[in-house]
Amino acid sequence: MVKPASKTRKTARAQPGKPGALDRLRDAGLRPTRQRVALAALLFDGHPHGRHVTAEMLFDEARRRGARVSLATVYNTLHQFTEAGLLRELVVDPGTSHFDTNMGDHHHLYFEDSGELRDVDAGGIAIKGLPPTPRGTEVASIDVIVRLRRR
Amino acid sequence: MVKPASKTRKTARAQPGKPGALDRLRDAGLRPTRQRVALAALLFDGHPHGRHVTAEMLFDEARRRGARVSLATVYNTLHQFTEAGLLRELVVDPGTSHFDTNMGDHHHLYFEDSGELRDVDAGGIAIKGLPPTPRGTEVASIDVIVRLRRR
DNA sequence: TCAATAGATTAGAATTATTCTAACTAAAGA
DNA sequence: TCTTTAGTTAGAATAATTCTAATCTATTGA
Repeated sequence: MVKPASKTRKTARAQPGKPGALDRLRDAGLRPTRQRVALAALLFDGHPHGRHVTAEMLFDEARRRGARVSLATVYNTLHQFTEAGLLRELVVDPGTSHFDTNMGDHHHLYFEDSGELRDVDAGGIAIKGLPPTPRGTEVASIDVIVRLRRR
Repeated sequence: MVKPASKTRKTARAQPGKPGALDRLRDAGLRPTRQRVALAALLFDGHPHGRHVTAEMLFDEARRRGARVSLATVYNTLHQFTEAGLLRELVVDPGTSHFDTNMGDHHHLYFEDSGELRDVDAGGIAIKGLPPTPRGTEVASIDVIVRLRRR
């Protein structure tokens, strides 16, 4: 028997070759619950260049698509995904955390007027002259944020 | 008549050659109210290398010294000082803003375990390979945060 | 197959961080 | 001095996030 194509598609299809939301969750050791699958699909499917969201943004988006999730669960899930290495938490803006689906080595442009956040690949960027890492510590990460304003 | 030396000193004395809290406020066009003078003294006097505070930290410190200030006023004042160019707001930690009295060009080391924040002079640091500034915008600032963890 | 158990997950409630605004205060002008 | 105006303060309100009790799900054993 052939599986019929679903009539209505609520989520964008995963990129060919990329794991779908379900596989991502399984690989990360997280139970693929209804809520997580819905959020993972919104975050990862159909966004080949990555995306930046706040908890509130993702919550609104999920609601608009008809997913039944609470805001608290969105927060919990974003943190679980971050711990699992699926997301990176960004702090650019006092008062809200942003989460970035791009896990590659990169930095950020932040447009202060609009709040837009854009990735800059770290490939071409070199930071010279940083002091040696203090004794007993290691570098967890280096964040570079270029803040832009309208001229 | 000669003004007698005060018996009890509640605040550290300003550095010789550096303006005291009162003058700083006047220069910035802010009324030197009781609350502001107390907070400015805590922030600037006796800290030649600058300091990093959160609103809560400064509030507690002010209270311990017997200053009558509300937490809301501490927040208001920190923002007024920031707008006046006396402070710089830092966002390193999701959930709290830090304010830095060092207005020179510098970056930060952030010790994730302890929450300590340390300045790194920008003098010796060069960032190469950043993309050109997008049309219609200018660089407001570049923040570099090196996040360190215990090894 | 089904029930019992343990552990994971969810979301309402609680907490924390911050902002807003009505009341107060100080400065400036008459 | 009195009045007016603008700046300032802090209690109350809001926004962002976390906590935890209740719920759900997977697993195990009968």
